[in-house]
Amino acid sequence: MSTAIALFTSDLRIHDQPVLRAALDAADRVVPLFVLDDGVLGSRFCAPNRAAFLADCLEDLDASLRARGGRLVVRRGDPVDTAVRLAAETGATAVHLAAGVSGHAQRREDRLRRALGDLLHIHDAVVTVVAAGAVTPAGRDHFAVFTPYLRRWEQQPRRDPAPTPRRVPVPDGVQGERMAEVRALLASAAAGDPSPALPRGGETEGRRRREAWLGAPLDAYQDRHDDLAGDATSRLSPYLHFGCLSPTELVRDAEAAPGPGAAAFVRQLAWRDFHHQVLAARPAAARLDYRPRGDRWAADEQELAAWREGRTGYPVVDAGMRQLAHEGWMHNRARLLTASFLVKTLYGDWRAGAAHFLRLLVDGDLANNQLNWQWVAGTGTDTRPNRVLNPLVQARRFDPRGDYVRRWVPELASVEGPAVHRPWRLDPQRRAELDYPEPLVDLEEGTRRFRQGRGLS
DNA sequence: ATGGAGTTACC
DNA sequence: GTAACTCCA
Repeated sequence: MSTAIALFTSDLRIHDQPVLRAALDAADRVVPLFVLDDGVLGSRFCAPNRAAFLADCLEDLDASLRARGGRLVVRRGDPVDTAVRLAAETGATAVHLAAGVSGHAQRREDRLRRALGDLLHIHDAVVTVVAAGAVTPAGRDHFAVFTPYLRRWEQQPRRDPAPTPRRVPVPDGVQGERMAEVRALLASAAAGDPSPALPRGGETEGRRRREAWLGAPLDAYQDRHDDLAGDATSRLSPYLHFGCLSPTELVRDAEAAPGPGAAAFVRQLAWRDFHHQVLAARPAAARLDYRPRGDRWAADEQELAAWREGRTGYPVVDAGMRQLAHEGWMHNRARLLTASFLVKTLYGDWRAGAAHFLRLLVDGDLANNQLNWQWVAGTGTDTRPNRVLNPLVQARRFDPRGDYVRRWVPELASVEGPAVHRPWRLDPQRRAELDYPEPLVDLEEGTRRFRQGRGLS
C-alpha cells in the first residue's frame, strides 16, 4: 500500500485539482494536508477577513473529501517540518504541491525540496491558467508589458481540467485538528473581527457564484464593469485567490460564452497571470519599487488615517474605503481611484496603502495587490509613471448619479444627484448638518499638487 | 487611462 | 522580428 501527501495551499478545491489528482493517481492512499502556518498565523498577515474566509474554505474542503470517503488533515506548525514529519509517520513516498510565486512560497518550496528531494512533486498551472515562467520574452525571465504577454498567453496550450476524484482513500489514524478547533485557532490568531458583510468562503459557494455569473449573459461586462453603483463584476476574486475555483476551468467556460464581454472578462484573468509571473521572477517587488523613480513620499500619519477610515472629504474615495471595511472587498474601479488618491494626491507611500488593502481585502493577493499598487504609484511595470486619476473626474465618469456614494457614505445619503460628489458646494448650513469632513486637499481651484521627487537633481 | 503608433534596442 | 520605450492622448 503506497501513500502520498497532497499538500494544499491556495488550491482549496477538489474540481480540477492537479495536486490531489496526481497524488491519487500515484498512490493507493492519500493524505490531504493543510498546514496552519505558524509564521503566517502569528504575523500581521493573519488578516481577520481572510482568516474567516479560510476557515469556511477548509470546512468545505473537509466536507467534500468526507463525501468521498476521506477527510482533510489540518495541522498547525511549520509547513515544511509538518509535511516531512507526516511523510515519515505515514511512510508517504511522495508529496505533491502547487507551485507558488511569492517569496514565502518560493522559500517553502526550496526548503521542501532540500528536505524531501525526489519525493517532492511541484504542479504548475494550478493557481494560474498559464504557469509563471512558462512564457517569456527572448532574453528575459518575465514579461514587463501586458500586451505582448497577452498575445503569448492566448496562444499557450491549455491544460485539460483534472478529473474530479470520486473516492479519496485516506489512511486511518492520522491525527489532525478538528474543524471547530481550526476555526477557533484562525479567529484567535486574527487581529480583530471580520467585516460585517464578508462573503462566505469555500468551493461550494464559489461554484454556486461561478454558475450564476456564467449563466447570465456576459455581454454587459465590457460596458458595465467600471460602473461603481452597478456592481456588475463577478466577485469571484476571493474564490480565485484561495483556489476554490480553477482559473483554467473558468477561462475555458467564459471563452465558450459569446460576445465581447466574455473576452473582456478573460482579459482580466490574464492580468492575474501577468502579475503572478512578474512576482515569481521578482519576489522583492512585493516590497521594493519595480522601477525606482526617486519618489519622496510625503503623506503624514493623519492624512493616512483619514484615507484608511474613509474621511478624506472626497465622497467617491470615502465610499470605496468604507465598502472595503464593510465587505472586505472593493469594486476594482474604486481600488484604482482610492489608491491613486493616496499615492498621487496625498503622496502616500504605496506600501502603506497596499498593506491596508491586504489587511482588509478578502481576495487580498500579494501579486495582484502589490503590483497593481505599483502600477498606480508609477513604480511598477507600466512605463507611464505620471498617470493621475482625479477623483472628481472618476466620480463623474463611473458614478454619474452618485448612487455609489449614497450607498456607502450615510452622512451624504440625503444629497440628491451628482451634487453628492461635491459637498463643499452645498450651502454652509446644509454642510454643517451633514457632518461630513472637509476635503483634505482642494482639487477644484487649480491647485493641483504634483508628485515630488521627480526632476530634482 | 490597466492604450496605440512609432521608434529604439536587442535578440 | 519582438519587446520595451517614448510620446501622445
